[in-house]
Amino acid sequence: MSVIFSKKCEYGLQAILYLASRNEKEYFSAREIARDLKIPKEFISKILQSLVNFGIVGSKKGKNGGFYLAKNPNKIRLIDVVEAIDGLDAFTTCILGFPDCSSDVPCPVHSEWGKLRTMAFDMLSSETIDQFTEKTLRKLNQL
Amino acid sequence: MSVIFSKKCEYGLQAILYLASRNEKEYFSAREIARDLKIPKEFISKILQSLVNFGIVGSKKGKNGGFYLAKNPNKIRLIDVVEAIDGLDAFTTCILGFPDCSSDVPCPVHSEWGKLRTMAFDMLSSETIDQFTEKTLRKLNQL
DNA sequence: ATTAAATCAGACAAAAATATCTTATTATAT
DNA sequence: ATATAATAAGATATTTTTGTCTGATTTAAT
Ligand code: SF4
Ligand code: SF4
Repeated sequence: MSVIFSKKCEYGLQAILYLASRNEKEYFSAREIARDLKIPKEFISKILQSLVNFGIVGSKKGKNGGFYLAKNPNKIRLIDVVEAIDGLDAFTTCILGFPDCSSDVPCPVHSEWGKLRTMAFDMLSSETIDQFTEKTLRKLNQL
Repeated sequence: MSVIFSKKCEYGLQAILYLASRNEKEYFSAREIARDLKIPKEFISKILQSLVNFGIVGSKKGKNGGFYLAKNPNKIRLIDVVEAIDGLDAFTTCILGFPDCSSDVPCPVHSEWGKLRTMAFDMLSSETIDQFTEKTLRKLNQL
């Protein structure tokens, strides 16, 4: 099976978009995030904790506590979440799995693939998560 | 870790490109393919066997036997190997892991991502493996 | 003060992907 | 004929990813 992002990363992105779009209150608990996104509570909990360590998400313990975005949504890019969870290897290593990826010793598909990969990186780097609120809310309603 | 293709698929693509570029004899054994590509022999052996079942590769048993391309290299596309090993799910399911991917209920990054994904699919579909022989040989020399 | 509800940390479990082993079968070279 | 070297098939093992559980700590409401 081909994958772009790990499940952890997918869920992390979903949760970040969730927090950015549902800004009607301050803290969202792992329980309600899990319920709304229909993903395992303990798992998203762990993922959010790691995003707290990366400074993207903040948290408040205790009753009525929960998670919130640690930065202004227009300062959080999709690539920041990807980097925190999956790292950026997918953008630097060879798509064909050859070692020592570089333009000097390119893999056979170098010239074609390189462009696409750069475009993907640029897309994830330019889009900030505040731009997705409307579409995220629509998707949430439909889950 | 982000991944585009599974290890199986990467190795499968490498092996196919290997067979297409090294056409000086008829059969290449799993042993020498594994040696040259520096990947586990038993693993590439299994992968090649599955490609035999998909009709992309042919095989000959017994002493001096081995594997060969079952079709003309200019009829084998990269996407054929990907489809055989990983399937095409990566090109139809949501990059953010939301269920029910479609233009009707798009995921938040739909419009940006869709274009890239289509370009990737088109690239893998248009390139046939005979176009990579020179670059593959160069890469092999450098492993 | 007590209770309830939350994050946090770390151990644990299950599933999937990756890799290896074992045996059988086939074909060639000698 | 026999030995050798190859694919084939299926079981097994290892590693990574995904998911769960337990207990500790924190905070707020009652
Ligand atoms: S196309 Fe070039 S840069 Fe991209 S993976 Fe292959 S060698 Fe690396
Ligand atoms: S961008 Fe659209 S087509 Fe692509 S994964 Fe998201 S919903 Fe599906």
